Amino acid sequence: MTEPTGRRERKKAQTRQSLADAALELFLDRGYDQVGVKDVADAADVSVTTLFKHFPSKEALVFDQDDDLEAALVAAVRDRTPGQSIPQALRDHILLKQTQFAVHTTDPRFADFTRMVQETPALRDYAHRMWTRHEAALARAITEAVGAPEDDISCAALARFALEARGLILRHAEPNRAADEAFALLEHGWAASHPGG
Amino acid sequence: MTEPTGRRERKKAQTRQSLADAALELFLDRGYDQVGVKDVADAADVSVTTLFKHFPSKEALVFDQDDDLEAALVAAVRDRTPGQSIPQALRDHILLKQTQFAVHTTDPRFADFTRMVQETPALRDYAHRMWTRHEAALARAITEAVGAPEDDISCAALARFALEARGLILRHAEPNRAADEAFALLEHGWAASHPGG
DNA sequence: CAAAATAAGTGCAATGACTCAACTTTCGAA
DNA sequence: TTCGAAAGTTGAGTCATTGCACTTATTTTG
Repeated sequence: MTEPTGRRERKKAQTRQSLADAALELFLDRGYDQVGVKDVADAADVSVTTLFKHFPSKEALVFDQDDDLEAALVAAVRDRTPGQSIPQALRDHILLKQTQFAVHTTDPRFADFTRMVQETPALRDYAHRMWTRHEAALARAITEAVGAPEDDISCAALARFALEARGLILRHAEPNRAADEAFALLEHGWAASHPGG
Repeated sequence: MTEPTGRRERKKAQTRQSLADAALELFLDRGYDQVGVKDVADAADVSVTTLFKHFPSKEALVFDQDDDLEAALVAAVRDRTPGQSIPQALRDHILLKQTQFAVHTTDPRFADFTRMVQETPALRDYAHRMWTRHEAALARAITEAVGAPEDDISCAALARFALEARGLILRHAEPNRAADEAFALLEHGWAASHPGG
């Protein structure tokens, strides 16, 4: 058990990668709704059943694991530079991660990819679900950072609003400005109820 | 053409109602995912094809038309009592409409209904989509009320956050307190950037 | 009023995402 | 080297949703 790299796991990862690659290729080419799951499976030369052993849904073919996303979010609050407010820390973190959320960041057709996600309802919703999945964890991180009771509502509200702000930022031409204005609202509101934070 | 009440339209409305009733009954009884569209159609004694002529999807069987929802939201901002802030007006409106959003408000099993919606992902998502569908209209109403440019970001942010606050309010035991705290955040943040509003 | 347009409703077949139940192949570990 | 678990396959099946051709009832109109 030195390294978890048996031939088996390598082949599995390879199959998975083939599927993701084939899917991205086809989706960008013909459009998400114009490509069937069977097309993807055929292109990757596996059966449809195998495809669903690797990805839980058609939408999941497009997005990568976000296992570390929650940890990063929590860390952004917990380990923020001293003196920085929680809304500020979240603003920075979201602006930073905004481009890293999608799978194939290295793909040259990244702009096409982003546009496709925003224009395809199924993908847009899925991305939103994946992103807001960690709202509870973020809320808990905030309550801990500020010493509030576990079920404090303003902390839960800040968590939700901060995550929802991402959608506003993504669709505006000037992400930085959008982030500034959206988070300024949260910043001031937060400062009013949490003078010490 | 005195009243728009021909026999045809009456029968149509009746069929629609039968479907909604049968669906609610079955869903509450067995659970949304344990009931097929065919079961609902059979219970209402119509064909599946007919069901989909009346409702665009299985989820839509559970929720009523929300044609006036957008208008009410816009009016809540436009016609708020003088001196009241926009966040306050939205807080009041959301607390008021919170119970009226679902179809069968008069049904005695209303609590069961709400719980079911919150516990069934498909329904939870659909309700959220229906509710946030008018975000753009709300944002426009806010920009107009405050005289900001059409694409003002803080107005768009307030619109989104206010609508998202509903989810927070719904899941807490004390809706009024939850609404107070969540909207206090928006209230202070909004006051900071819009002193005159 | 008769006939022609209109709309509700039906049955059936098909698509597309997803699941399930066997079965085969291929590694990895003892 | 043998044995079991994991990867993969095949094929049938479920479920929501749509399209098509058809019947039936109700309007509308000439």
